[in-house]
Amino acid sequence: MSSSIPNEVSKPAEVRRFLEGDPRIIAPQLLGAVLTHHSEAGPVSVRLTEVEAYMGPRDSEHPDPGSHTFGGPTARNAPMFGPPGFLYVYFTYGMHYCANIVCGPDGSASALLLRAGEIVDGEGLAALRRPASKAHKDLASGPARLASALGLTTADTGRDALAPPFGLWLPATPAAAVASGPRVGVAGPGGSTEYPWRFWIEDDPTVSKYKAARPRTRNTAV
DNA sequence: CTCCGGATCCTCT
DNA sequence: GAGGATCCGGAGG
Repeated sequence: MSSSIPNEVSKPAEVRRFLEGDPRIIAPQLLGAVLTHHSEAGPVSVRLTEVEAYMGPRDSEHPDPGSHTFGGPTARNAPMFGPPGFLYVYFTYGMHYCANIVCGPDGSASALLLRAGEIVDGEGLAALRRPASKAHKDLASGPARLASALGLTTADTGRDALAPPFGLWLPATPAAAVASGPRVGVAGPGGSTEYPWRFWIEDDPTVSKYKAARPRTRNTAV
């Protein structure tokens, strides 16, 4: 359909202030926002339909055992300890990238994982980056799919999502119906109903399917 | 439709 | 060394 129209509330300074909020609180208002990456190959824009909040070790009322920052700062998670509005992109499973937008005050080490969205611009380029995708709704229906469609890699971690070649526009009107539940693929207590910090637009076809964390079948020699 | 295994390598202990 | 905020294709119901 149509993307959100940039307006006063979408100026970078105001978006940054919005992102200073607790990710669990602002997540429902971020749904429907449009994130753009204008790479050398061209622009791709995605309307966010599903996100997950990950809290820092200090700022939440109780620590978040599912967060990459649970064990404190490392080289990888450094962007999460910085100011809001920047990207935290990590590499996982030996082949996939996943992207977060850092949230909360500088140093709070919280973020929103971008789990799914609908491609609203640059669909041709997104489809080239997602050759396995057979339907429009599947182009960014998963965190690694979304990162792939936008062309995001660890080269982009720590970069400002609110400045070129990126851009983030908040929705002119909030999503009509937002649901929440346990986070996907998180092992241990962090994936339990104690942490219902996954948020999605109800009945949106691009939202990914829920999957509990699955113990990995190890292949190592005895 | 659901279930399951394999791919593949960076990161932290 | 071990395992992961995943995806995809194939097998089976």
